[in-house]
Amino acid sequence: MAESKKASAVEKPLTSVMEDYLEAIFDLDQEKRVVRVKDIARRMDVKMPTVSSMLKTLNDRGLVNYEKYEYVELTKNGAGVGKEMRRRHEILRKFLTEILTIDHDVADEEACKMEHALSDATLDSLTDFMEFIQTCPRAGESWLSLFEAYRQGVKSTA
Amino acid sequence: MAESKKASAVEKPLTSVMEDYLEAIFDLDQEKRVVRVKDIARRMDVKMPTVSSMLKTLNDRGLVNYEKYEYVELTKNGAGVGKEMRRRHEILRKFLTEILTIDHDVADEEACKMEHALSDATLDSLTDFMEFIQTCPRAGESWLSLFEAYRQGVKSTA
DNA sequence: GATAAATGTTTTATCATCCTAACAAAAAGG
DNA sequence: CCTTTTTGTTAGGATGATAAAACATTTATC
Repeated sequence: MAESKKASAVEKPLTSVMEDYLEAIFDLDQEKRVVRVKDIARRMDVKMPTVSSMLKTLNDRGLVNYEKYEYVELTKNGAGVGKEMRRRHEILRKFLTEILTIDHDVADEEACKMEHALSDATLDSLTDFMEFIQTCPRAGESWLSLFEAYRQGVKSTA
Repeated sequence: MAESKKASAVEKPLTSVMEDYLEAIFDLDQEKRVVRVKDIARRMDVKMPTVSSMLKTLNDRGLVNYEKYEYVELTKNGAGVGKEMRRRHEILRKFLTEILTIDHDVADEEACKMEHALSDATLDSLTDFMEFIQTCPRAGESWLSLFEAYRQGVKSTA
């Protein structure tokens, strides 16, 4: 009978969708005075009833403080998750746009999916990697433009 | 009025889970003489009834040919999807293990999730990127060992 | 402050994925 | 062959995420 987490019951892991909601709420919180169901619905591209029921879930899980018809507030815990997802999102978006030169909107979508998939170790390594690339130009020339040139070559000789 | 179904009825996109099953079946097909429900269950880490019902779904979608109690066979279509997922998986696994030096098992898990998330454009760019890195050593020294050295520095001075 | 508009909730349903339990067929092995 | 073991299916249910329709509350506007 192992697995004694805190003092609480089992503590199921968050789903990716829950993480997305927390990230969305975290962002909205920084953008607007107050966060409303409607805003979350628009951001998440779902209908309001979906948000309503998710807020109930997140409330039960201690990730938001929400009483019906009131504004939405993240708990410390929920804000932590939201912020971490935001951080991950940024790292991935940056890799996709700055290194792989993927279109911004596409990068955003893909970062949004990948942010749930990658371990801390992978994120850390990716972070170091980008830093390395951007601080180690090769012989005067920017490393990234060498890659661009290489890609041109690949494409035209394919 | 009703959605004629046979010849082209909107063609809903596959779910990630379906893609995973097709990839698993594709792999098993190359590893063994025949593919059985039990093998798929083990590979996917689900119970046999789950496989049974998924095979029904995939059969209806024209992705496998399956009659109960028989062996599982991919249709041309299904094999195409399976192979593509395999290809994507390999690209991502390679990036994670060879560039980011992530542990093989972790890389496998993460590749498995990312393979559904990334567009063709991103995969292509990533492919070119790895090729570039591995064919453009910097001034005699291998580029990757420079990155390794850089990481060591980052870690020790952090 | 009454009424209209906007916002939010409840109820009910769907879909996808998975499970357990009970049953059924096929294969193995005397 | 007949019996046991292995493999597979069916039935029925759980869960998580979603939506449409109907209803409720809050806010804005006259």
